[in-house]
Amino acid sequence: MKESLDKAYEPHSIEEKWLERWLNSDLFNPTFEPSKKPFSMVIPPPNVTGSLHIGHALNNTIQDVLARYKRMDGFDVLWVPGTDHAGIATQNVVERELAKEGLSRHDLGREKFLERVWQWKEKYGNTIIKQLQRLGASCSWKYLRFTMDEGLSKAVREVFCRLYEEGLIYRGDYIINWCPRCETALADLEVEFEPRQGKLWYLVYPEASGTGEIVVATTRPETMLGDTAVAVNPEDERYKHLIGKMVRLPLIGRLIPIIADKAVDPEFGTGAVKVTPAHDFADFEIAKRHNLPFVKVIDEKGYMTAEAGPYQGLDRFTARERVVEDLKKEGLLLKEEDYEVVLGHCYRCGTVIEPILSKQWFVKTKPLSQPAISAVEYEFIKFYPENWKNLYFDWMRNIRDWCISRQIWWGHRIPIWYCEDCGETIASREDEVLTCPKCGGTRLKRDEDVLDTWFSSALWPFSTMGWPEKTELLQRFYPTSVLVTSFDIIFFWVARMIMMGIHFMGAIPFEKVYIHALVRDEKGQKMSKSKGNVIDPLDMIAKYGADALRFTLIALAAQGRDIKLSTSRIEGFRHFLNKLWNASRFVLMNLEDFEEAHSLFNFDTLPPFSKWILVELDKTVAEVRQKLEEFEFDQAAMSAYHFLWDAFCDWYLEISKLYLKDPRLRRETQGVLYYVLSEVLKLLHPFIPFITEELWSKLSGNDGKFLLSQSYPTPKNLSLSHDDEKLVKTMIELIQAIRYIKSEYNLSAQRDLPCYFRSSDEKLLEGLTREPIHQEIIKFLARIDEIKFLTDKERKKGEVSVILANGEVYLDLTGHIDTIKERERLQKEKQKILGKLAQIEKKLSNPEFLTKAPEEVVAKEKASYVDLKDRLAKIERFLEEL
RNA sequence: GGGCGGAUAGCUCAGGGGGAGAGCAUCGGCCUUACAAGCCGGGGGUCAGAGGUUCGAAUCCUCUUCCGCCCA
Repeated sequence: MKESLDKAYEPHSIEEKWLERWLNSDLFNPTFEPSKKPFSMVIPPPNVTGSLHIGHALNNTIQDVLARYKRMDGFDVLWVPGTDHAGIATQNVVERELAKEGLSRHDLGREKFLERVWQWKEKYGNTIIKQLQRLGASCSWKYLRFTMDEGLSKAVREVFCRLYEEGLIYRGDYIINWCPRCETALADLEVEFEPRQGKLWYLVYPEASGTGEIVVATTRPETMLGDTAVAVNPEDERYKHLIGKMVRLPLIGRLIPIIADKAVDPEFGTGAVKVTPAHDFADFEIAKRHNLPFVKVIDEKGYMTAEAGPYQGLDRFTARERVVEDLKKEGLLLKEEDYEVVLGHCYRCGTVIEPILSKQWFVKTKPLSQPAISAVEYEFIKFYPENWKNLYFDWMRNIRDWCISRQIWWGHRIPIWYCEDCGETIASREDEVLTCPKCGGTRLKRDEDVLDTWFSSALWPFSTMGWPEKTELLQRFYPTSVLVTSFDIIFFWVARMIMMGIHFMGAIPFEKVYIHALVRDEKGQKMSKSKGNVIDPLDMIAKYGADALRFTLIALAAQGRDIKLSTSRIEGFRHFLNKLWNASRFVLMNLEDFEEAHSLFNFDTLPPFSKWILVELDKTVAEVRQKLEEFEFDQAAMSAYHFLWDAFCDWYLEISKLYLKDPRLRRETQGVLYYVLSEVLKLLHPFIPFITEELWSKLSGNDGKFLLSQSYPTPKNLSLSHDDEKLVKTMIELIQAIRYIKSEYNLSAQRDLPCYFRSSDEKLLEGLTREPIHQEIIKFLARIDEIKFLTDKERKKGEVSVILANGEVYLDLTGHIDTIKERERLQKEKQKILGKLAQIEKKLSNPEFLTKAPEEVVAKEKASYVDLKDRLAKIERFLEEL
């Protein structure tokens, strides 16, 4: 009935075959069966420009483990896949493509440019989806979404308009982060700060009265052209007399006041600072407090404006050099010193950010953040590992208004129109507004800007399910069960989804947030193209198969620690897959005459090792389930790994070779092998879906039912009787002891060594000798010809002995024994025992230990004391008799 | 400057009050008909340092050193 397997595991054809079958099966999509409980996730949408990197691989493998586990465990699973339009990133990609043709987006104009982006998206946008599928991601592909889809765009407009109507969106002139290369505003979060070596210049500003001067320190001298004040700390005794006086701005000649503001740090530089409200965040705040004018000297492309007078048209860095030079000429540069400055860079292109005063749209975040904080405080949303919630709280409690307008073309256009007749601002859910509702005018102009990409991502958990319509999906699957993501987007994404979810759905977007590790290279460095240390998951899949990559990532995904990945780790775990393959091969080879009957076996009448492996399996099933529920993925994977390799392969498969030869045991042993392998395949399926599906198809005789749709194993609470447990443990210990002696004496291949096991436990001996197969097992696994069981035995010359828990094993090495070596071995053993005894004696002789320690601990120590004393006596006797 | 995390075998890391663990690497022996991508056996650690709490600390507390990351 069973098919045979190739000798070695070859992933590629297998993985491609099953991928196709799964995709055609519809098993990844939810069924809406009322009897099933819903389980849902939304994918963190990768950028549509993206290619699968190792971080995606980890993120989606974890989600896939959960999806497959829950599906097998009887849940109705929805896992929404999709991609993000990634405004700036995508626009940059297409602009680069245009640049190759010698064109800019302005040459094409807005409409034609957007057409190009859509074309690009149609052509390349599916790349990452295909790659996710190749990884084995069991997303509900029927519900594939894109943030710029019609439905999702409708959700964006609805959210914008409602927030606007509620007064939670406003437009105003504020200082914002500006990328002069991308020519757009950025949110605070989108700026990356890096320390750079810079300089601190000390500039002399003469008093208007001509009597004195004040010296200010700055890292950005070119902005002095836009200064509208000099500020000092009101408590600073050095400058108190100057407050209110005027100074003449060098090079420009403008008169500006000296003001007092407590934001000024007297320790910095000279304690006096120049105030450039249009180009510095702190200065902007000072200016608002003191009603200072705003003079913009740098434009949106990074060049000096007309306000910069003679410096107009220079780029901001050249202007800096010129200003410094000119000040020096005029004797107004007091000194310059080296200084480390922290510079903001655009997170998309790396250009140095320019703070610029500009008219932008903002979301008032405070009112939204309050309920979002409470939701986590009261544990409606739980973070795993828990400590990430501190980071969340920290940011949410200090949240600042969110600049959401971007001066690019690719994205959701802000649904605002301005009436050119009466000046009215109109927010509309419609595609086009033709007449002004206030004055009836028809000269309407739409706002040019688009929304921050994260604005639409923030709606992802409900926009993907069809909101604002009341859909079946929303009803059944919102809130989602788990969000799996990486810590670097807790602010960008997680926090904003919580705010939007609560505000618009009146319910949290997800119940649990699992924050996984960052994947680094083997030296612990962040992977980056420029460092050349990137491990490409697609290369790994090509080389080792998707299952090997998945299992490695999962096995290394311990909570709270980054993953240091190297190809050798993947190679190592591929060996595990080969082991599984060959174990299955063995089982299949031995099931040729086996027909799966109604009952595979009767547990109570099985031989001890068959019971044992079933109990071990049962424990493993319980542990894997528990660890999966706790998001301890590494431990879940390793638990199954050790069961398969250490218990099943190293012990049971070997022992089954003898059981199978025994006509009385053969049939039930086949049943046990079949059952255990089946359960292991189910257990491992969420981690390594391809190979398990393939093996299952062979094992189940190609009955066409997917492993994917089998039930996940449940623990049966099996246990071994005390006698069986003692028997199994003793046999294992016995076999290991014989192997050890033989190996120590380089006699591994020698079979004809007389061997004895002595024990005063008659019941144990009776158990061991009752069935001849027990002795066969010991002889086979320890590779000896004969073993005798005795209640009493004198030790003879030439015999070497090892003490076990319930007796001793003797091996007659006459002719091979090396007395000196044996003495060393026994001495070493004795030292170990003496060391442990000393520790225990110390405890037991401490009256406080006896009275204060828990009873069972004392009892345990006493028992080991007796045991160790016994072992010591035996060792000493062996040494004497040597 | 503020916060978080880490330091355990050669490497990568589990463990989190009661006899130091795993994987990989290493050393020795095996082609034993599932698997040499394997089997069997061994060696290897003052659990970063110093104090404290406790009958008992790798584990809890305090400080120190070093290494990451986040925020300002």
